[in-house]
Order: sequence, then C-alpha cells, then structure tokens
Amino acid sequence: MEDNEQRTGGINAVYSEMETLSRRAVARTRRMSAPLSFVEHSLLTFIGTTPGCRATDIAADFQLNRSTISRQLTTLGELGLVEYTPQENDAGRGRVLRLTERGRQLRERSVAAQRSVVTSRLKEWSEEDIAAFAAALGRFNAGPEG
Amino acid sequence: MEDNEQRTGGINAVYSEMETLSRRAVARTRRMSAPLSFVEHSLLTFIGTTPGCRATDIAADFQLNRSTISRQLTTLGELGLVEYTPQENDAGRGRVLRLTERGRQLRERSVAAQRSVVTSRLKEWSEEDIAAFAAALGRFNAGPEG
DNA sequence: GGTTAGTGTTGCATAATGCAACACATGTCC
DNA sequence: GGACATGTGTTGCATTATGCAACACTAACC
Repeated sequence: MEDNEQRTGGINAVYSEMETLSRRAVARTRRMSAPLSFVEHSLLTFIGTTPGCRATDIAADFQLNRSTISRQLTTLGELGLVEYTPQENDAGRGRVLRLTERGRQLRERSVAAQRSVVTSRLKEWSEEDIAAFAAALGRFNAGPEG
Repeated sequence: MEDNEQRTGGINAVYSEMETLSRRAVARTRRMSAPLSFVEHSLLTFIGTTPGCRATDIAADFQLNRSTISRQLTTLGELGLVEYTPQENDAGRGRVLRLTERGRQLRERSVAAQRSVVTSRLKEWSEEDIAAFAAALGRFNAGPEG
C-alpha cells in the first residue's frame, strides 16, 4: 500500500476518466436505445448475462428500490421481453427471470447500435491496444468489491 | 480497417465491459453521492470541468431536454452550489455557469468517497498498470466522435 | 431597424423512484 | 408437524425526473 504521489495521481486519473466514460455511456444509451431507457437496457443486459437472477438481485445491484424493479419488470413482461422461468424444485426464494427470444433480439439490436460507436472510437487503435484495453477493463470489473 | 475476427472480438469485449462499468458507476453514485442524484453529480462535474459551459451545452452532452436541465440547475442554484457568472461583454448567447465554493466542496466530498472505491479495486495493480489503464481510458475518451 | 435564430423558462402530462404496508412463500426452530 | 421469523414481490401514495410545446427574451445577421 505504498502511497506515493504517482500512484495517487494515476488513480485520480482513472476515476476522472471513468466518470466521463459513464456519463457519456448513459447519454449514448438515452440517444440510441429508444424506446428503451438506460435502466431498461441495463435490465435486459443483466438478466441476459446473469443466469438465475431474481428481481431482488437486480435491485441490490442497481441500488434501486424493489418496487421500482418490480414495476419495470412488469412493463418489460407486458412487452414480451422478459419472463419468469417455470418453477423448479430446487429454486430457493423468489422467482428466476430470463429473457424471451424477443428480449434477446431487441437487446442485440440496441447493443449493435451502441457498439458501432465504440468501434468508431477505436478506429485508430491497434489490435494489441484493443486487447490490452479489454483486458484491463475486465480485470477492473472482476476485481474485489470496494 | 482490416476486419478480422480478433479485432471484432476485442471490440465486443471492450463494449461489454464498458456497459458493466457504467451500470455499476451509476449504481455507486446512487449509493454514495446522496443527497445528489447521478445527474446532479454529473452536472457538478461537467460545470466544474467545462469552463464557459451553458445550460444548453449540458443538455446536448447529457442528451436531456433543456427544460430538465433548467429545472435541475434551478435546484442546484437554490442549494447554493451553482451560479451564473456575471455578464461579460464578449459573452455570446446564453449564460455561463460555474460552481460556487460550496458546490466545489460538495462535489469534492462526493468524488473522494467514490474514488476510494476505485482505489480499493486497484489495490493489487502495479503503478505501471494503473498508469497504462488511465492512459487508455483517456485516449478512448479523447477519441473521435462516433 | 427588422428579421432570424438560439437560449432559458414555465405549464402540463407522463414516467421513474422511494417508502410503507401488505400478502405470500420459504426457511428455522422446537 | 406447527409456530414463528425472514425474504420476496406487489401495490397505494407521494415525490421527483423528464419530455413536449409554447413563450419571452436576447443575440446575431442582413
């Protein structure tokens, strides 16, 4: 835990850039994911990539009230994008969510549009730089809870 | 623009990790920036780091309606966090915003709390890795519009 | 000076969110 | 097995956030 200046400066830079990145990502989702809102898009992604997740898990991860998630899921359910998996015997409390085929398709379309923006921003990057960047992002996301 | 598989895979990974990163950043801000919302926190940061910015610039960047920004700024103004700079002769249209001393302090407190989470996640990273990560994030953010 | 275009504000409607209370299901303990 | 505790999802109600349209005001333009 050597707390030298260079390390602190690097951390500050990382945080600052991440705040910019996140603000722009939210704005981009607002612009490009219509008619999905940022939270709705995040719901589809989370459900699609978190097998076995329940509404309360989402609420904890998103830091939103359970009632908010419940209502959002009701909406997505009425749109035919999300559904409850049939009850299984070994299922614990709560109900397990999953995407419908339509949900997968809609999310894939939204992702493709936003990914094109990322592709454009990485236009001048070498293959190695892209791989290193992806690895660093993955390492950060997989890191210890803070 | 050689479009080989490895490059595409890297870009997909970058996008996927960024979506996770942004979702968590928004959740973290919800949890740690109280009583500031994510948008309010973003407003303070944007105004603090974008000299000469006006309400309409924020609306364009955040992809939110001007009326929404106007009301949010009214609230932040009543809280004594944001103010209009006195009219200058060479000022163009609109009114230029800036943080008050209280606004700077409140934002700094909020940033410090969130930055500690980033610090914790980078605990095992070498100084060089942190510097490289910060550089890559900066390069990405500074890249061409998409 | 008159016109055009950009900026910020407000009324109204809608969507998103939180809190509290509740019903229901699951787990625990005896 | 039954009583109790705990977790999950839903709904009523209030508050806040957001969008759209209309407006007033101001700066730019010819």
